Amino acid sequence: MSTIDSALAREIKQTKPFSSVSEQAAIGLMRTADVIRRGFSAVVESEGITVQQYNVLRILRGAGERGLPTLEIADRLVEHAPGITRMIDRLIAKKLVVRDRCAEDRRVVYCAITGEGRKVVGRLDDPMLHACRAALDPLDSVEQRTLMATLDAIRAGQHECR
Amino acid sequence: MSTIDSALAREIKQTKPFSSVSEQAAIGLMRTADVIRRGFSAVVESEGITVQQYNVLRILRGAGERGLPTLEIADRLVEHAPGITRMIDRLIAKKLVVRDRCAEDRRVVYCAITGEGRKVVGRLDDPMLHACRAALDPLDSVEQRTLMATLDAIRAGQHECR
DNA sequence: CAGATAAACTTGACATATAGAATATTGATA
DNA sequence: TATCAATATTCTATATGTCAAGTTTATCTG
Repeated sequence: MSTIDSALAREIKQTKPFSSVSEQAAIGLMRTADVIRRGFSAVVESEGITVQQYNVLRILRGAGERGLPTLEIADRLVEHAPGITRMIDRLIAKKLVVRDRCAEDRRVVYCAITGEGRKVVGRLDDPMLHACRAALDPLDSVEQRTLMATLDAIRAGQHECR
Repeated sequence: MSTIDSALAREIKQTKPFSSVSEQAAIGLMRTADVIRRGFSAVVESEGITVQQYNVLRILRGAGERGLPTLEIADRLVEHAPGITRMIDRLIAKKLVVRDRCAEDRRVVYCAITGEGRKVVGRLDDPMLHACRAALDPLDSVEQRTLMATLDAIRAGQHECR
């Protein structure tokens, strides 16, 4: 047992031991994600955007020329609608995204990435890829795939419960 | 390859494939952490606190009677000082924590959990444990331990780089 | 011992995040 | 046509994140 809880337990200097393996794993998951997010954050801030904004730009770059309806973006980010609206506002203020009301269904607003937006994401492609690799460098290829499968399984399980 | 990227790729409906396994794993890690955090958030909000506030209360409960210096808490949460000060402010407003200036070194302020704070955390113990178990339910015991070790390895690697 | 320096917070200012409720606006349907 | 549903935005409130500057108290140095 000692090797299992030593790293995490020492890291957060918890006096009481964790009461269960699931608890350790769940907390370790969030802490690890935070560490990685921090690293990504340092990368994208060189272009003056946040990780979430970067994710939106990536999604919009991956979408067609026309872009995507606002709520489609929210869905893909597992984000609530009011939040996405304001995030798009900020990206528009930075001229990285444009809004375009749909002619066929005028309730819908398409959000699309601009040329400048593409440039910003483009400049981040290499650094971000490098950051990903650096973060997962301690794992070999097999371990990385195992990790991915494990994470997929967890998320799939969550969906069922909902 | 198909089984590996199918879940995540479908989930975020990305048109372009991920350019690397590391990228998939890193993004999957953050998304999974978000999902779990959301679950935790739903649990702790029944007591009117956030996940971070819950973490602070847990840390203080695990500490001695006297509590901990403010910056000690910040260290353990990998949080910046100004943030922790204000978070403690909010916990004090809710009467879950008290501050106490140290007599030996009057620069230091000890923060300790109150009886009411203990009650709040206590009421969350079972639900949180249940949430952890539910989140990691898709994994068997061996997989959970493997996951923990993998996460530890990633975090250990990050520390070296810094 | 005086003065400089450092430690441990705290405060202020400002951008962003997050969640809920209410409000258009528009399309679809009975 | 009246009503309901879908799409998005606005409003409100709280919480975080960050940076810079200030406060109080210890410690160190000459």
